[in-house]
Amino acid sequence: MTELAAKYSAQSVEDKWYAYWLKNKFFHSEPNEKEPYTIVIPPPNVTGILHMGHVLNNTLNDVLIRKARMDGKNACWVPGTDHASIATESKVVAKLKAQGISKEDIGREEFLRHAWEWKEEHGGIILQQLRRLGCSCDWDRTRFTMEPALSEAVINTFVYFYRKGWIYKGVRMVNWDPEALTAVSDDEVIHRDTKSHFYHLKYYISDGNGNPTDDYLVIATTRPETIMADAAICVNPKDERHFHLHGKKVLIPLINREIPVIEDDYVEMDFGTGCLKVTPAHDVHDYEIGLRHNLPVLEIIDDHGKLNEKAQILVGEDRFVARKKITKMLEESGNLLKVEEYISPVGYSERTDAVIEPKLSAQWFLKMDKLASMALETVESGRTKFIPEKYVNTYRHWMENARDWCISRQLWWGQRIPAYYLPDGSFVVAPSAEEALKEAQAKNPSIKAEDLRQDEDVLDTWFSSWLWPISVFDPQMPGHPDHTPNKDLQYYYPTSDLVTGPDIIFFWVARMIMAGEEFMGREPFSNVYFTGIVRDKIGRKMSKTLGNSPNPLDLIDTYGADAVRIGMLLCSSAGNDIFYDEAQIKQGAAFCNKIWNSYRLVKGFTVAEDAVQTPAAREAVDWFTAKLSATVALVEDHYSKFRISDALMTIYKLFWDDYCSWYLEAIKPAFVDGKALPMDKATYDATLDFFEALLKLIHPVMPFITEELWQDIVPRKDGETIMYAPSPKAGEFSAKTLDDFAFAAETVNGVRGVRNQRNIGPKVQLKLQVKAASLPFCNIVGKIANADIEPVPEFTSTTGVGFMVRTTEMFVVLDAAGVNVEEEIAKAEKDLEYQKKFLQGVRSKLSNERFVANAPAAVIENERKKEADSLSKIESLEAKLKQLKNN
RNA sequence: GAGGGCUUAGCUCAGUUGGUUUAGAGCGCUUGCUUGACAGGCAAGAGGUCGGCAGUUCAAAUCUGCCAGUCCUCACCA
Repeated sequence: MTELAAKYSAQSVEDKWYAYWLKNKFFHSEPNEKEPYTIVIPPPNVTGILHMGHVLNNTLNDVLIRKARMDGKNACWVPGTDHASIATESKVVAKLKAQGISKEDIGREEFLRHAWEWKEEHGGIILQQLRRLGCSCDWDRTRFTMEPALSEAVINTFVYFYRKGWIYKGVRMVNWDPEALTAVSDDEVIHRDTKSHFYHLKYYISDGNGNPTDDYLVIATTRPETIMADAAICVNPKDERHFHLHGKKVLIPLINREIPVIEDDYVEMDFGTGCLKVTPAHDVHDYEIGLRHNLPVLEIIDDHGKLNEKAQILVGEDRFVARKKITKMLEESGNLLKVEEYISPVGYSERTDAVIEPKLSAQWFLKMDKLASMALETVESGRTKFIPEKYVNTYRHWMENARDWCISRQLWWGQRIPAYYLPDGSFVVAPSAEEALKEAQAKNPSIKAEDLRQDEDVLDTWFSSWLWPISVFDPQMPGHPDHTPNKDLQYYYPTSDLVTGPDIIFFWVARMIMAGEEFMGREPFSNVYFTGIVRDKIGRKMSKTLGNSPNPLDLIDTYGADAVRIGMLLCSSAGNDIFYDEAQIKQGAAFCNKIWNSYRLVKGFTVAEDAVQTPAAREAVDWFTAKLSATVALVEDHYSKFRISDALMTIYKLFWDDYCSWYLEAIKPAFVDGKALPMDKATYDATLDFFEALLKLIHPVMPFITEELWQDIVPRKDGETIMYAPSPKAGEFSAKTLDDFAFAAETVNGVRGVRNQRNIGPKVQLKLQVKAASLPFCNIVGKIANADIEPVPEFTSTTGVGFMVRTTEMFVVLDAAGVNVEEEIAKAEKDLEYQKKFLQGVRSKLSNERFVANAPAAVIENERKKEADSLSKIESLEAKLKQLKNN
């Protein structure tokens, strides 16, 4: 780099260094004698594309991994993707549909061939995009949840839990998505208040022979199309209004089927009419009532949400069409008493937005009780820490109320359940068809391979991703707790930190903890850092439909990856939602430019062997040495507590304010005859050392620009990188040095204030009298404030502007013309008034006996110092006023 | 309905077991600077009775209770 442009342009720099890092395999990790630092990526959907949430999450991951690397640890970040069965399958189905193909037509094998094709074509784009962001993943370790080895792990896990007796097949009410034709978990159902109607229907009481009497009861329902499936009418046993109904039978309207009136506490007396129609096949609660009362279950809605022949009427109609039609029929038959407008919560499928149909279905379940209590202990004991801690509450609530996990999905894209049915309807569970056959033959020796039929369903995607921290290292481990972990697993497990969103605490985090405890006997990670959700400026979730989500790659093109990274992180504290604003990225870009230009300045310095270090430069080097140490210590503290944005802001200010605005200004050589004087070598070397330390500090967040400049400070050999440069360490430093400098800086600010107030340009040299024996860092003050510093016992001039730094009086000497006495008096009076009030406050505290008796000595001491300082200020203000008024 | 979180400057947030906090930062805003690295810059400045009320304490942004607003999770009332 010979010429440096006045503006930093990221494009030319980023691709170059990423290629260099890859070429040198800097991201790759193998077990060695060093301490491991491990992160497994939250695997994005294989068909996903990068959005702002990924940017936030992966930048955080990369910051942690790069920091660990520079701290001397063996850092390993394992990347990969998730097969995401529902999301991927629905994309493939949509693609085939566009070609006029339905998945049922082509069958399982053919469909899967299309799906794999799609995966090869579109899959893993997101991993390429992560490279643009600068993520230092160990790409040689890239995994996919449905690659053969990991699928095998999933199957083994299933067999393991089945043999343990924790997996069972059960008929359960599931949330059926009639569009995706699959059961979805409770967690994938979104309840939304929806406008509907409350239909009040008359059910005539039967005379006992299936004929209606004149007497009737009224039920209120939102789903009149399900009356044909009614199994009973239920009333509260305490409800006096319905005592006369006990033991009676009523007739279902239109079809006149007789059903009993039963009594159950479940029915609220003051809701609706107090009479509930019980439809066990199509409502969760009704199903449970049905179980209690041994009611028959009659399913009248098919998988597509259409009425079947058991409904007797409206057969083949869609449930919503049927609702309209039956309303009319009920009206005509005189059974419809009234219709009310009604808003009720309705469940929608997260994927297809179809209204969920409660449906009885044979599903596979994994018992949660033991796993959940184990996983709760992991977090409550602190073996895994949550950041922020508040999510422990959420976690506990879930773990204590965990229901058995429905692990089967009616999909094809995923690991197929290894259950094989015999012709007699019984089944065996085995890791392969061959073993299944053996087991089946043990039951019945005449069974042949072609007699066995494998379960059609696949496993929930989370049933593979919960193994992720184990299976990425050793896929043989899950399902085989007796297996000796391979070298990788032994070395990298448990992983160090996990960065993810709080929305998947239960889906993923909790289940990984369960699997970790079950198969490894310990937690899968030490810390879980929860990010917030990235929202737009006005707080809306980012979504495709709203179009409020910027494309991260466009942002990277415009501002550079470093700018995007630091822009996202500066405003994101753990667990809080991020309100994204492009202004933050611009701030990041401005910071890149600032770093770039500070380097241009430093690079432009010339050095002369015989040049002598100026006193200001000497002071500046001493001060910045201390400042750097103090800041490194602070940054380390922030990192250790996962206060990432605080750590970054601290470095940001160190670079911009302390290094650029103070340090560089203090050492900048003077100009003589339009040329900068050369600098002494000691200052120059120190300046470069500081710059390098700053680059290293900020490198984890801004990897590209720091590599670019680090490579230029001195010529580096091929294979050298800032990535492995050791993090700056905090040395000893004197707090007094820092405090003295702060005092000096306040002095400079005071002079600047006078300049501003009086409109005196920075090039006008001023004279500053200081009522003290000496002024710390007076050469820096003199240089930056452009003033002659004169320590004096008493001010010698009567014209000028005074100010105070803490308790020291200072005076900028001006000629009379530059001074507005009235203004000075007004200002002094205002200060005086404030000080007197302040003193009063302090004194009332000190005169409070109970305060003096109870407060710790240090606090009292501090109050006394405040009192003394205030008194001294009042004294000098009064003197000043007197003098001003006398003139 | 049950549980939990949040509420501090115009915006986004710190404030680390109550006491150097006379409440801070970044951005934004106002004013002045074409200062030999940077106008993506430099300097100065304005902005808050810490959501409200009550309590505990010598001392409350910080602890407790109630209220209001807001968000999330779980369950969903036929």
